[in-house]
Amino acid sequence: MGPAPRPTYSVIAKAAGVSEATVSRVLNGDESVHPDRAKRVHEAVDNLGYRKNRVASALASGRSGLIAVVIDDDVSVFSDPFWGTVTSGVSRILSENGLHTVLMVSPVGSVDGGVANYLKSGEVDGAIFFVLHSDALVNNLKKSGLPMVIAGTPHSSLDIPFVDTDNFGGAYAATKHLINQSCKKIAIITGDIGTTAAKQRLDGYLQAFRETGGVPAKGLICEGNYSLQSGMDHARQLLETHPDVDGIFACNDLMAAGAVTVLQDLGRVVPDDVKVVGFDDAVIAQTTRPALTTIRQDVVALGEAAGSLMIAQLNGEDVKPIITTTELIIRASA
Amino acid sequence: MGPAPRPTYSVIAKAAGVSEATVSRVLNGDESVHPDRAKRVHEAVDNLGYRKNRVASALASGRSGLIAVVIDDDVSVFSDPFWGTVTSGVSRILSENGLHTVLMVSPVGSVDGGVANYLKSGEVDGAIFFVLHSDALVNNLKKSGLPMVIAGTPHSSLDIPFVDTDNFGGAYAATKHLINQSCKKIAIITGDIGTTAAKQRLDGYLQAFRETGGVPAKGLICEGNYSLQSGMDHARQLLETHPDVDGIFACNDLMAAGAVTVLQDLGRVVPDDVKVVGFDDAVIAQTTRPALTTIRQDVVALGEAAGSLMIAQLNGEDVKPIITTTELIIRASA
DNA sequence: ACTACCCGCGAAACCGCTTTCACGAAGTCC
DNA sequence: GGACTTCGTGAAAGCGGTTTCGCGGGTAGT
Repeated sequence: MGPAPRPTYSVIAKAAGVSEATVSRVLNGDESVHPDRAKRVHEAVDNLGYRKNRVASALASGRSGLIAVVIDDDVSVFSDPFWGTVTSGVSRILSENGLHTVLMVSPVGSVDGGVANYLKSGEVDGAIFFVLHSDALVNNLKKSGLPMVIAGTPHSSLDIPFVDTDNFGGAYAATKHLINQSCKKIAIITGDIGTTAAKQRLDGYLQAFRETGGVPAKGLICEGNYSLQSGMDHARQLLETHPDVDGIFACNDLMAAGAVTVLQDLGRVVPDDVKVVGFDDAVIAQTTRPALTTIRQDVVALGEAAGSLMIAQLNGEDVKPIITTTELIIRASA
Repeated sequence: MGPAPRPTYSVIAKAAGVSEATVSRVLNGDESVHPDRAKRVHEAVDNLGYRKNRVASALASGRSGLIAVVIDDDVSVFSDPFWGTVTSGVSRILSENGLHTVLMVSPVGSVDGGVANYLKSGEVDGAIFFVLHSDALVNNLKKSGLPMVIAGTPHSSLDIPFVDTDNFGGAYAATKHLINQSCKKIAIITGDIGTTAAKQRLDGYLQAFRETGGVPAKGLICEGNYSLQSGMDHARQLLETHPDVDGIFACNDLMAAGAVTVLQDLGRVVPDDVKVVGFDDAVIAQTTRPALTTIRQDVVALGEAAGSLMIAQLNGEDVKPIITTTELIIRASA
């Protein structure tokens, strides 16, 4: 009734008439075993329904086959579909390479919290970090020699491989689009400015703006935090301080949606009076009325890039940062 | 430069002047060690910065401290924030109990795919399943004796503990609310009817309907699939076949939002002409105009319930299914 | 024909921790 | 006071793989 006793190497070895060492070689793809004996081993494995005990294997070899995905839950961001999506991308790539994903959702603030402890405990072969506000932990872990990948651009220039969306380019394109639609007074509602992504998007906006020869009026730069509420608040405020604003670039779709509803509640017609561009191309971009013009980022690809960077690193290959491209999706709001 | 060599029991034992067995006892909270010696061990541990190798520990004890969270990705549902949220709930509870979450996002259709293999490999102490369309894998795994918890109601009556939202009650409340608002012709747009959650919500609707003494006209029951598109399609169709429909219960907010936009595009005023109620209380419920009246389910609580059920089970306690409550959130759409 | 290699393979050590077992000391019972 | 428990502890045997080492036989070089 209990768990059926699983066969071990010794059983397989006996059945195949070889030594345990040979079983190990065969099962690990060592080419140097004679094909006949390899075949006997494989047969024995199949017949007995053998499955390798990964824990024992991990202990002996020092490789666990586990990769940690660490998401900083300081801001309980995990309810954002972004994380789920990117994580599933990572997970898929890793499992295609025989690795498994250990998910850790926990505040990463401290350098010696539970997460840090776990990562140092040698149970994982590598870690992928979604860094938001601080590089401290990553930086600290670097000493340990643990292979790491950062999703998102690190704040300081650690020489750790990272993947990120082309935030700058996307924001530039968004702003440019507004300019091309002959908007004269273009505001930006930024994301949490403590994150590099938000900074980069702001930079993209500034760059596009600068190319027009002007400098954005101070009040046109609103520091949001990616939440629906902040989109609404800033839109309202914007309308007070700059009633003639005719373009808004919100740094994610959620804020854009918030801005649109406020604009409409206050009698503005989108896009006729004010044009709005979002960022992400989240589902909400399609359900908002008018549907949001936005910058699509390929989130799954981002996750996959993170996964493959990790794999390359484990294989000892040279790795370079990967920046995934964005795409302007034109809908009705701008 | 490489990873600093980590101390082992033998080092600690020597430093503390005790045997390795005693070190193990102390580190595993065995009460029977003399306090003085225990203290010496703890000091040695602190001084040397010792950290237990969990892999070795897992091999020797047969307990890995890992719990798999398996999400069926057949329908690439992971982009739905629901999954991220519930997973983070699970992860939090587990880590509070010294366990870690291994995330597996993969089609669970087959009984002997990679996931099944992994779960049988003994590397995890338990598994939490998000079952959607089939119980096959879970059912198969039951024989192995692996502790399991199902999130969502299983199709067949396996005697495996599960947690679920009160889908029936929520749907009942939603429909009842429409009835109380004196809607006469109330339609439902169901979720993917291959899932138990969708069935239960339909049942709740039917029950409320039945209590009015009537039976819903056939055309009022529309089989959707939780997607925005299906909400739009069914709303459009509904307006054709039943122009006098005055209430719609959509089984999630996404479909509700789709329905609302279509209704408006076709000249209906929500809620004056048609009232709409959604389910989930997702972010989109707040951004849709009018904001959606909906059924809130506490997704984090659901995840935490799943986690605690697993822990109880590992502790050998008796476990009963947990049904988390829902709440009617009244906004503008009904 | 003789030494020098190379190749395939088994014996055995080892990875770091857990747990059983047995032993000596100390306490209990009549 | 002798026999019986109880208690704290260390020695040692695993857990189930991986990997080093060296051996015997076949091939190559001279």
